[in-house]
Amino acid sequence: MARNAAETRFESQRDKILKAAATCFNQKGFSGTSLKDVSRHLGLTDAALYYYVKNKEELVYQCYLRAAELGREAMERGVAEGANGLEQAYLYIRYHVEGMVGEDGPVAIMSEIPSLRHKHRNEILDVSRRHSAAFEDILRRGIEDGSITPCDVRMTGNAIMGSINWIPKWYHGKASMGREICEAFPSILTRGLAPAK
Amino acid sequence: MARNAAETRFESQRDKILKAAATCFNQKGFSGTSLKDVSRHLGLTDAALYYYVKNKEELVYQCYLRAAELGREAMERGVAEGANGLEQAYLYIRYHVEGMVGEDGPVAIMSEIPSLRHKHRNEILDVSRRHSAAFEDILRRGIEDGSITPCDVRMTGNAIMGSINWIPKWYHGKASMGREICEAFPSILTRGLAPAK
DNA sequence: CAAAAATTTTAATCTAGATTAAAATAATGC
DNA sequence: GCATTATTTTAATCTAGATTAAAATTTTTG
Repeated sequence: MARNAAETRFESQRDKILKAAATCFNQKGFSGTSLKDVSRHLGLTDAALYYYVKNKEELVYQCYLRAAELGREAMERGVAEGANGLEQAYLYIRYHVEGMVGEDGPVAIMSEIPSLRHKHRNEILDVSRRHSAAFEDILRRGIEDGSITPCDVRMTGNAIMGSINWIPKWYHGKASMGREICEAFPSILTRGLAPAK
Repeated sequence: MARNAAETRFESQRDKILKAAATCFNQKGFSGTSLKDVSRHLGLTDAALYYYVKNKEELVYQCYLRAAELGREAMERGVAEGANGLEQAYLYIRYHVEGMVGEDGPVAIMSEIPSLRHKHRNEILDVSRRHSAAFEDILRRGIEDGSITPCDVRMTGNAIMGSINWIPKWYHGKASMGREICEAFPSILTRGLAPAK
């Protein structure tokens, strides 16, 4: 049976589609990109996409899930490997950014959640909130263990997430800049967290 | 002649329209918001908007111009009033954020520049680049005068701008949170700039 | 290689939403 | 209050783009 091989092929093609879609969505938004835009990236016809996703909304939804998963994994690794709050924050940011500009990217900016269907919207909002909450937990942990200076965790979280979320708006795949981002962002975003000596 | 009174009324209505449009665009993107969405915010019909702008593209363009102007003014004031680079950065951020969450807001996120017509796109890109460049100048000035620790100015600028640009995505007009943002953001975003003592 | 399954395309349909012109209503100056 | 100008609505038109079904093509398997 071709089941296994077919699935591999299917999955790989689907993944390419999600990446192409993410690229388009980041550039022109959900409603602004036509399925033709996405399919053109792959040398396909717009109708072909329907073999992989039920409809356009499903396509964004999948993109957002993919993006969320990348963030979640980065967070998990950061928390597991960091010895204190500050280190966890640093590592999370580093892993997340590396994922975004590396092989797994581009990742869709979750900027049009309101365009999702009720059910999907709630699901993504939920994942999104959990992600923010997890980062705020890191900050609180850091404040407690003394590695992070006391601050408004909600606002600090929003500020850092905003920086990260915005990256795909100005980074367009140039490898050298990708390296620069990975190099600079983790320290830029955490330098302000450490207590003044 | 009613010219003057009429202009006042016209301008004021037009301004309301731009704010309503900004709200909608920030939520669902350029193509995702219909003119009906915008007009509904004002108790008008979609057709009425055409009395104020030539077409939908013109509407976003005006929103973006308005947003750019707010940022430009904040930058100008910050540079004029700050005694050194760090202070200028702090003040710019403060003024910009205050503008965004205050009376002059909401301000449109310039997230769909590619949807603009050639001419408008270039114009907005230009303004946008100048804004970034001006902020990088502040950073360089600060590094030179010793108020800011040496850093990758391009990336640091991107990080800080990203934070600011993302605000309208999660801030939805709640006054108390507006105050919290003004309170927290300027210091959060500049704390990492000062040299370690 | 031939049959079956997987993938893609062609060719329609269908709809939301932008745009416009003409008519209706409201505001203003005299 | 009347005439003029400003503003808004009603009622069409027009188009891009999502979606679908059927046909064509490619890939896989035995």
